[in-house]
Amino acid sequence: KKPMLSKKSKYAIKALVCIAENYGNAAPLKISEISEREKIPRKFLETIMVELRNQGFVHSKMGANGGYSLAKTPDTIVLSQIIRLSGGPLALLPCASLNFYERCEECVDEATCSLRQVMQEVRDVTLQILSKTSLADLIAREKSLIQALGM
Amino acid sequence: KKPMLSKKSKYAIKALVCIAENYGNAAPLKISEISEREKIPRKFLETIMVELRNQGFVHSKMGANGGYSLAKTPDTIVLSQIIRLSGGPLALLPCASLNFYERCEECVDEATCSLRQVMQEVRDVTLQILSKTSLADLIAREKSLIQALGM
DNA sequence: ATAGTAATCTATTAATTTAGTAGATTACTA
DNA sequence: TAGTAATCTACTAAATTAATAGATTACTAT
Repeated sequence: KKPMLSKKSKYAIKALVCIAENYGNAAPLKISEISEREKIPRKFLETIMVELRNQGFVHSKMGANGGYSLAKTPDTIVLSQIIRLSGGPLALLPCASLNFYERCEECVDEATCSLRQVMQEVRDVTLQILSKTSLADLIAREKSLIQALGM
Repeated sequence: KKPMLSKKSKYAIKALVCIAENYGNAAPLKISEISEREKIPRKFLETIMVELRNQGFVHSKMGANGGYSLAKTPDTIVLSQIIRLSGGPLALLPCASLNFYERCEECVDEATCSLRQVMQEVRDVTLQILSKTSLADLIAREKSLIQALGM
């Protein structure tokens, strides 16, 4: 049905992986290039890229031979960062979120809410995985998957 | 901002905990009782309860002295079940979901998608926690939290 | 300098999902 | 048989997400 990660977050990750793959190249990567490769709606991607730039993930260059390039090394950009900054909380409930915390209006006493406790555990393990996985990791894994399948 | 777990799922869990706390009592629990205790909008809760009944979580009884009672023992109803049946996928992406699987239209080759692999790992650890936590566990934890805080 | 290219800005719109409501009806108990 | 409590059918509202349109600005190569 409805995924827990928005398309925006997913597109942001995919776009950044693309740009990370281009890391080291002199020429930056164009939006049109990314849009085609990842089948992301062009105009939508534009708005996402602007945000990624404002958040310091990428540098942009206008005009001919312009495009986007990674602002940091691929091993320093991790999934939890991208997801959070593209608007998604990782916790299942706001009351269990570190960065998007919000009190449950109806909760009588948050400190003794066992559901919250469980959701915090879930958040912790989720965060552990997503904050240790960098763009570089994703690219490396992709390669090893291709190898493993003999392609 | 927007929690990953819908209010519906959250309300369903809270309502079931209420009913589980009443487990063993002869008299079933009324919707009005649950609605007040957990501050869940009455009419909304009604629709949720009907689903929970259809899914076999609770038994209902109409008329005076009617209400809801748990259909199974509190230790056999786990969070992952409740969340799934109240419509929520647990995976961050549909392509990483066991019960709500959906292929990414844009993905060239799912088998070599490293993002999917990571999301599957997240799903696994999430599921591990949520499928070992039962209503009985939630109630027990609540008690021990209250004790620990000296209330 | 200027034509073409590519990002940017401002503003809207469309689609989907989630949350919640209204009112009549049926089943049960005292 | 009156009162209670769940049920059914059918909406409506609000919020979020996804996406689009069109004009503008910055840069490069010729």
